[in-house]
Amino acid sequence: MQPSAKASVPVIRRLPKYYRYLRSLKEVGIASISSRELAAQMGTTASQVRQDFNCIGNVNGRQGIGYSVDNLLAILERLLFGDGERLPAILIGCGRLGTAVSSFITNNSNGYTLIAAFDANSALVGRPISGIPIRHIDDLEAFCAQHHPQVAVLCLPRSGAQQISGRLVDLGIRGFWNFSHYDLSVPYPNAVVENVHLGDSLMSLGYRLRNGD
Amino acid sequence: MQPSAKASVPVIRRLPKYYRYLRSLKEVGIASISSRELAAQMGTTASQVRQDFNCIGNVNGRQGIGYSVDNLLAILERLLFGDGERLPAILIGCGRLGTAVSSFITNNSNGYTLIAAFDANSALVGRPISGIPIRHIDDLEAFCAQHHPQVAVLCLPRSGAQQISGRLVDLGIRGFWNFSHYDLSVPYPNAVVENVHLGDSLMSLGYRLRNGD
DNA sequence: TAGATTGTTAATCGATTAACAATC
DNA sequence: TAGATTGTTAATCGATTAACAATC
Repeated sequence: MQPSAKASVPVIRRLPKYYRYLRSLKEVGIASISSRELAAQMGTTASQVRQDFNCIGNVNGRQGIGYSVDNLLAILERLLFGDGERLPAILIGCGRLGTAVSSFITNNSNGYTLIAAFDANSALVGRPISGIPIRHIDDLEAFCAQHHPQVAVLCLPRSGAQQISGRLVDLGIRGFWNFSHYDLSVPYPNAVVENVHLGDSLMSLGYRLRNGD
Repeated sequence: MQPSAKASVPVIRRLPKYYRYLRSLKEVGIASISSRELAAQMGTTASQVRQDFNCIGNVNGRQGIGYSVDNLLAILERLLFGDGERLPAILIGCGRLGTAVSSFITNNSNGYTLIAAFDANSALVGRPISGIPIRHIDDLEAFCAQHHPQVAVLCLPRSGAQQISGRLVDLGIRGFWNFSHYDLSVPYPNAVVENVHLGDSLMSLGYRLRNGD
C-alpha cells in the first residue's frame, strides 16, 4: 500500500456527499456497493468514484464485488470527524440566520461543539440560542483568551464581518464558516474559510433560469 | 463584436461575486477599474477577470484605463436579474432555516418574489413568515394551479424533499433552491437546481482543519 | 510620446473520463 | 470457469494562466 495521493479540494468537497449516500445505504441494510452503482445513484462516473476512493486511504475494494459500506464509512468518519474530538466553535451574530445555523453545530452530527454565541445587540444578551446564553460581543476577547475556540461561525452583515474578523484571527481562530458577504480568504490567506454566500447562490439560480442552462 | 462565448458554470458562479465587488466600488465612488486591480481585491488573476468579462457581453474596456463600473454593473444586473421581472417563488418548510432563508427572497435584492409559504405542521398555518401567511402543504396543488410559481425553496429534511419534489416538478416548478440533503439533480435532470448543503460545507471545513489544507 | 491596459490567442495546468490488466 | 469489478495508468477535456499585439 503506497501512501494515497493527497485529496484535492474538488475531492474534499465530494467526501461529505459520499458519506451521506453511504449512510443511507447502510440504513437500508446494504453492506457492499460497486463504484458503478454508487456513481449512478450520485450522478457521477464510476471512474471518479474509484479515483476519489484512491485518495482517501485503504478502501480495500474487492474485484468482482465492490466496497464494504461499513469500511468506507469508517474511513470517511475518521477523515471528516477525526478521532471524535469535536472542534470548539463560537457563533458571531444571533439573528435569524445565526439561530438556524447554530443547530448545525449543536446537532452533534458534524464534528463541532458550540461553546459560545455573541451578538452586538445588548437586548439579546442572556437569551438562550441552541441551549447556550448569548454574550455581548465586547466579551469576545476575554472569552477566547480563556476557552480558545478554533472555529468562528459568522452570521453577520458584511460590515460586521469586516470589523470583527481581524479580532478573531488575532484571538487564534483557525477556521471560519462564513455567511457574510465579506470574503475572508483575501485578507486572511492562512485561515481555513468555508464561504456560504446564500445571495450568490440565489443569483446564480436566477441566471440559469433566465438565460437558459 | 462577435457573439460572446457562452458562460460556463464556473464563470456563472463568479458573476455574483463580481456584482458585489463592483457594487462596493460604486458605493465608495470609484467609476473605473482595471482587471488587475479588481483581481487583486477579489483574490483572482487579471487574466481570469478579462476572460470572464468576455463571456458576459460588450464590456467596452478601454486600453490604458480599465472598465466602467457603471457599465459592468448594468450588464451584470441584466444577466442576473433580467428586465426586472421577478421570479415567483414558494417556500416549502417554515422552520428556523426556512424563516432565515425566506428573507433572501423578500429582500427585493435578488430578483425573486415570495408568493407563498407551506408547511406540513398545521399549528403553523396562518402565521406570517416574511410578511405572508403560512399555508398547509395540502394546498400546494390548488395554489400552484392558480399562481404558477417558477421556483421552490426547499427547507425540509431529506425525506420531506424526496416526497414533495415530484409533486413540485409536476406542478411546473422549473428551479429549486435546495437546502435539503436530497439531491434533486439525479431524479430531475431537467430542473435547474442550486444545492446548498450546509452540513456538507461544515464537514469540508472540518476535514481541512483536521487534515491540513 | 510613453505607460498602462485591453481583447484574444496560445500554453499550461489540473480534473475528469476512458481503458485495461489483475483478480475476486 | 466466466462475469464483474477493482486499482491504476493513459487520454481527454476544460478551465486557468500567460503572453502579446493593438491602442487608449
